[in-house]
Amino acid sequence: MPELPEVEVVRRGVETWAAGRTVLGTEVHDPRSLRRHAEGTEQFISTLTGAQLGTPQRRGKFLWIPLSSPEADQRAGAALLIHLGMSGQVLIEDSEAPREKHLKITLRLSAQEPAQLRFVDQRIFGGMQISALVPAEHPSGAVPEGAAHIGPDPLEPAVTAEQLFRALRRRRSGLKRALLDQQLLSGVGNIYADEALWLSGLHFARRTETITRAETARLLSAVSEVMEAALAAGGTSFDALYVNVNGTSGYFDRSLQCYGQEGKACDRCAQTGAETLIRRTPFMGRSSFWCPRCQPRPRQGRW
DNA sequence: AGATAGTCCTGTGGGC
DNA sequence: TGCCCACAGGACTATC
Repeated sequence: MPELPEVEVVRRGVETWAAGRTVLGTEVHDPRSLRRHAEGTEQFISTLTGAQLGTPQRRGKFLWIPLSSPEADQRAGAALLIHLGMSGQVLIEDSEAPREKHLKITLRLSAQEPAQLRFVDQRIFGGMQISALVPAEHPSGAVPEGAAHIGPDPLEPAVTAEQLFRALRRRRSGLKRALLDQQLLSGVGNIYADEALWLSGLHFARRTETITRAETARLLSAVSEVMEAALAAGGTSFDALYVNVNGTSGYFDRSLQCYGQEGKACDRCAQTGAETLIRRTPFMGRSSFWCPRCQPRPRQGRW
């Protein structure tokens, strides 16, 4: 399940391999991957073909490639917006590479091999769309309309603990629910939410309106830390990740302390001589993993 | 406003 | 062995 670090690894790969190249041709093998592109398949193809790819950008789990054209025309100020969903992959491959079973979209790129940017997506929760760029507070100065509704992500300098603190206090909800809400802070999915809550010693059901400044600062640091760690683990050899960036490879799993660790001893407790087992609790139609000692369940009144 | 349920998909795996 | 069905989950929408 690609979350922010996985998407950033893909972004870096696309920057290395595809930025500056021209789209010579576009093939849509399955229009369901264009579900969010309202103008239809033909318009997608005609807009993309002939455009030059700029430096890829990212906010949260959304990735986009600004498009430009030598003759300034209607393509100016637009971007190819990509979301990997559950199972999306972006592959840069030689033209003769065997066709993937779930290949959805192919961009033929100028100049040299590897000359294809392929979008592969087994479950089709992800997709591509062409989206107008609108000015926004983002390191690049703009975000695509299709991603304008989500909040900044923890790796953007604009995010501060004070800002997050005020947003959480305004809310009347559970802490993990708020963390998964992409409009508040983007890029956090189920895996890194659990990791960050564990690292900061906060329970997933903690009421947001009772959170303190210190706890918020701890939480935000923890979110950044687990994401930077995953990025460091996966970002060093992203060539290999091109083969499989969908998260099922387990590439990022090595560093997980809490998520998926049900029944295993909590590392932090072990260091203090205690033996506590990580628990799994059904939550929001999925699972939450937590340590009952590090992340005590809030008492009545703190929920 | 917050919570819940339904929708989009397909491969996996448990149950029988 | 093989069939069926529940399940998984990110983002979005509809509804309470």
